[in-house]
Amino acid sequence: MTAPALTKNQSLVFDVLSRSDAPLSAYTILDKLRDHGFRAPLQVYRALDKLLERGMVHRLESLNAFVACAHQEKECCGGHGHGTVAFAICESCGHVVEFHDHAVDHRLDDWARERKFKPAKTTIEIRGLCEQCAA
Amino acid sequence: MTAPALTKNQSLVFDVLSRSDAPLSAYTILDKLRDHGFRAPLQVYRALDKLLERGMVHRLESLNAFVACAHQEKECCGGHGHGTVAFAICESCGHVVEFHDHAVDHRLDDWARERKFKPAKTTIEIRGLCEQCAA
DNA sequence: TCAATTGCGTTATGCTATAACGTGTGTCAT
DNA sequence: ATGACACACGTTATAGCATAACGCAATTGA
Repeated sequence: MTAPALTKNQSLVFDVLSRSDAPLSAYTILDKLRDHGFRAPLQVYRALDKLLERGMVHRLESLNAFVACAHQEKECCGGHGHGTVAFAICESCGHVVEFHDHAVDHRLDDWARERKFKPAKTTIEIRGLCEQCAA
Repeated sequence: MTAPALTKNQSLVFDVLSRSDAPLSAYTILDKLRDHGFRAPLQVYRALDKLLERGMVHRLESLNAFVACAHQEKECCGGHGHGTVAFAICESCGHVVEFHDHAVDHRLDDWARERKFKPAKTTIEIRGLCEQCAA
């Protein structure tokens, strides 16, 4: 059950996100890929959908933007696609730190179980100022 | 330092949200208030901004929608505007449950303190199926 | 009185995301 | 082989979310 190789468009989008040190909107990605033949938002959104499915990319709901997953394929919690991811987003420099916290995950799982709520996807985003920018 | 009374537009928007049992987008609110003289999105967004400032309304980042705060002015954690709020959102029926969890808050606070990150606003949203809809 | 602040209304615009159509390609059971 | 299917792709158009920029009116306070 090895995942199929990325298509050309998926690779291009993933590369752009990987090289960026801040989240990018779909339209910013589009602009960066015009030289590679991208003409329409859908080309970006379709690639993003697949990358999100694989857990190779995350969506930041509070920014309507996307980042490459900070972890490698086989790392930590089983690699891409497992566990809840949390983000600390600096509102000054735009830098994003991705992290996992099992205690938080457990706590939210417990809350859900008690209420028989079936979680599909959990979003945790802390917006604020990073150490550099808070100084 | 009592907060000033709500203006007419702010009251109208808050009432619409209070009466709804699911989150509403700004444009849906606009439609519901056309009979009261609302003509443009900005009238809604400006009212929402003030209501968000007061903590009387919350924004659901993963839905681009808004809900009235589930708690009363002087309740629990100091009432509106204190502590981090979390949401469980049913993707089937649209119902939203607002809750606070101090353990989660602490854990995220600790994470931030260790990294000298200064949180401004934290978003926690669990999307899934409520007990009714999961059956 | 004058300046500053705040809310309001309007028009226009920009950003984010998806619908709906058709094309080409590969797989695979028949 | 052939037909059915799944999937990626490209294009045009449209829907949905949010703000910029202008001007007016009312309020406050030095």
